[in-house]
Amino acid sequence: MLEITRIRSEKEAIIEGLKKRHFDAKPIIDDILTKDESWRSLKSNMESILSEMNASAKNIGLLMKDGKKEEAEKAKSEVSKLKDQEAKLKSQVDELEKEILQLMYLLPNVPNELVKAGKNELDNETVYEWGKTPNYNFEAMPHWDLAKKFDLIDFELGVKVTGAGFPFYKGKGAKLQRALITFFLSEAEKSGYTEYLSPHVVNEASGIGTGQLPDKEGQMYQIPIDGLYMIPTAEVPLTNIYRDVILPSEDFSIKMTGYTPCFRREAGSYGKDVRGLNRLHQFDKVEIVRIEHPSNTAKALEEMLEHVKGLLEKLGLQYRILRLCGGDTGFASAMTYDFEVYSAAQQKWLEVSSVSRFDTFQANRLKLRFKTADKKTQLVHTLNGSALALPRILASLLENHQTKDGIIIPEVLRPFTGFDKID
RNA sequence: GGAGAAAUGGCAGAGUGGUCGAUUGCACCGGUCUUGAAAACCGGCGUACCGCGAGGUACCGGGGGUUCGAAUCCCUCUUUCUCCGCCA
Repeated sequence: MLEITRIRSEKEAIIEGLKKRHFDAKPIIDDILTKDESWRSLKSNMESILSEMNASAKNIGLLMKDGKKEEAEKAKSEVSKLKDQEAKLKSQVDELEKEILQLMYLLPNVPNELVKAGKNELDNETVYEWGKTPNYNFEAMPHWDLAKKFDLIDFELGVKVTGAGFPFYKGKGAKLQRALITFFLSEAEKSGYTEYLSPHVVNEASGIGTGQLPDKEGQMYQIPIDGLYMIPTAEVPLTNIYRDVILPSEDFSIKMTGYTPCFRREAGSYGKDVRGLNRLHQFDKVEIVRIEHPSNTAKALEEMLEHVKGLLEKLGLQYRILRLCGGDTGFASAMTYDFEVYSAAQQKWLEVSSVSRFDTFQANRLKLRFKTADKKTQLVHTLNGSALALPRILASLLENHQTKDGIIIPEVLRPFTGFDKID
């Protein structure tokens, strides 16, 4: 959520910035500012009445003490009138507050200056490429065929037990999955991230804190009887650790990592894009989250990109990095880099990581702040990224490292898998 | 699941209807003293919103209520602790 003070003072810049998303913010912002103005004047009215009431109450107390009962009774009846006025004003103020908040929720984050204007994924910029496409001298199989051939993943069993998009991993498939998780966590630890094993369901306040709620609840699996939500990413529990926190000094840099399953309802996707592991309702992911001083955000983002690059290179997977255009950048993000791995067998790029800086957008909702040197409170910056999402990594690993007689496990994973080949 | 107790500022801990946004101690920050440090002493020390400012308003786990007035009384929810039951 953008800060109301910023909307007041940088109205034009925000409208301009949001044009890069093809988002017309002007009517919303105008509406907000009009409501904000009447909110302020009503509120100031209300508060002066409250002030009067407080003074009278105090006075009545003194009169009672002095035994001046009649005067006290008279004062009481006068206060009652104020009370009615106050109640009327309060309901108006509350109503306006609610309306303003609803409008604020509609405004996405303002894109960073590096972000290009654009409508959709076609306008994304490729900023980095690494690796070569494998040259198969045989008919390369897509991962769903490989998974079947080597009995690594059972999609039908998932359908039987749960539903589509909830696969079972079996045997070496399950082990490979577990090895990847451990590998990613140990790499994150080497880069200075503290590991957390978090709850996999969260309450409403947490959903609001990271922006899934109030309007994207349809993307999450819900447990209404307990008011809980299955997490769509570890970002939610990890970032919410710091909800309503004021860090005591400017000197901080919080680096967290965590493995969790991620649950996504993802309604409305069909066809070959969702084939196999390409899109699931439940998948595993290792996430990295950072909470930074605003002056350190650019550097932190750079470090996160380097970290993810390292992972993909160690796994020997050809990849490219895209800087998303305005229209393709997530609602809360100021700038996002997507990592895509090339799947030669499917002949397409698969998104395996998304690294974003949110600046104060999440911190504002989270009320996550720090104390400046001169004792002021200021919002922190948050960042996060996948490092990495498992299914498509598994898919490209199987596809890109397949040979005629089996799948070669990358060197770095062997200590974790305990085998070097699937055949 | 049943019975009881509790929730106050970074922590500890007062406060049961009227200058209480809240006594006090510790912690923390600034100052005096000191060659330096400690001790001692003095001062400061929550958050948010409105206002150019003076200042005002709200917040004592959350929400609601009673009252001229609520940290204090009532209802409700949540959480924690103790006991019983059940259980990995």
